[in-house]
Amino acid sequence: MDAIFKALADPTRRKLLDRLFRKQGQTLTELIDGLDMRRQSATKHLAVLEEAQLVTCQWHGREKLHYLNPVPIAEINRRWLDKFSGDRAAAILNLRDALQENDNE
Amino acid sequence: MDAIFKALADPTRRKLLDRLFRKQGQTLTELIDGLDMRRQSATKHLAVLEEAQLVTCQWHGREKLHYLNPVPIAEINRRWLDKFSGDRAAAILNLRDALQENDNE
DNA sequence: TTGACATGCAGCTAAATTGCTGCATAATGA
DNA sequence: TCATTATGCAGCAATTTAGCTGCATGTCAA
Repeated sequence: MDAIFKALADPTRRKLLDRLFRKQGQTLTELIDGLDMRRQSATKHLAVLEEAQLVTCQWHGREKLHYLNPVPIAEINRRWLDKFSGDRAAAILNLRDALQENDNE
Repeated sequence: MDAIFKALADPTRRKLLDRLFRKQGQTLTELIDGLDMRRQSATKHLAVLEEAQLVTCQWHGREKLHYLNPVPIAEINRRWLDKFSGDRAAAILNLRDALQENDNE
């Protein structure tokens, strides 16, 4: 549990998750393409995400393919959102979207 | 956004959220009752949670009452869970619950 | 008014974290 | 075989963070 939140605490790791969310099964070099960061840094970040089981990996020859695992994310909701407050929060977010106030990050 | 994840990264802050989830509207001294921590530390933690808007406060005389705000939590799901993977993850978690494997934290 | 209580604010130290450089390993393809 | 490519591992400097102590502020109640 602690590993999940620690992993999500860093903006670079969240950006890597965003990239995996858009396209699964990317290699390390593919993931950092266009990012202002050395390969070795990303390796450390991906190791953190992997340990938290937010990212699952699969070797193909010398290539390591990365996949986003949705389960840990789903666990977060269940901890602090009961059905009623969860529905209310979702409604608020839908309203916010409708008002175009989607200024993320 | 960054503030939310940074706030959730610390186990002490998550414990404070757990306590607020169980009982809303607690004061500072009520919140730290039974915890092995000085009052001043908890003040800093609550300030972090407050800045991330995970906790909302309300003054009543000299007492500061704390409330859990579910909206930022709901935002996390929307970022990395599309409808299909979210449903699948929820199903996995329900299955896990049914198998009694709820060893949190 | 005055003592007790709830809380805030400043500053210190120890520990953790980030991103880097440098080098090693292993697989692919000409 | 051998150069190239994909990745891992070790270690370093700078920054951030957690929890503490000490003191200040403001409210309540006798």
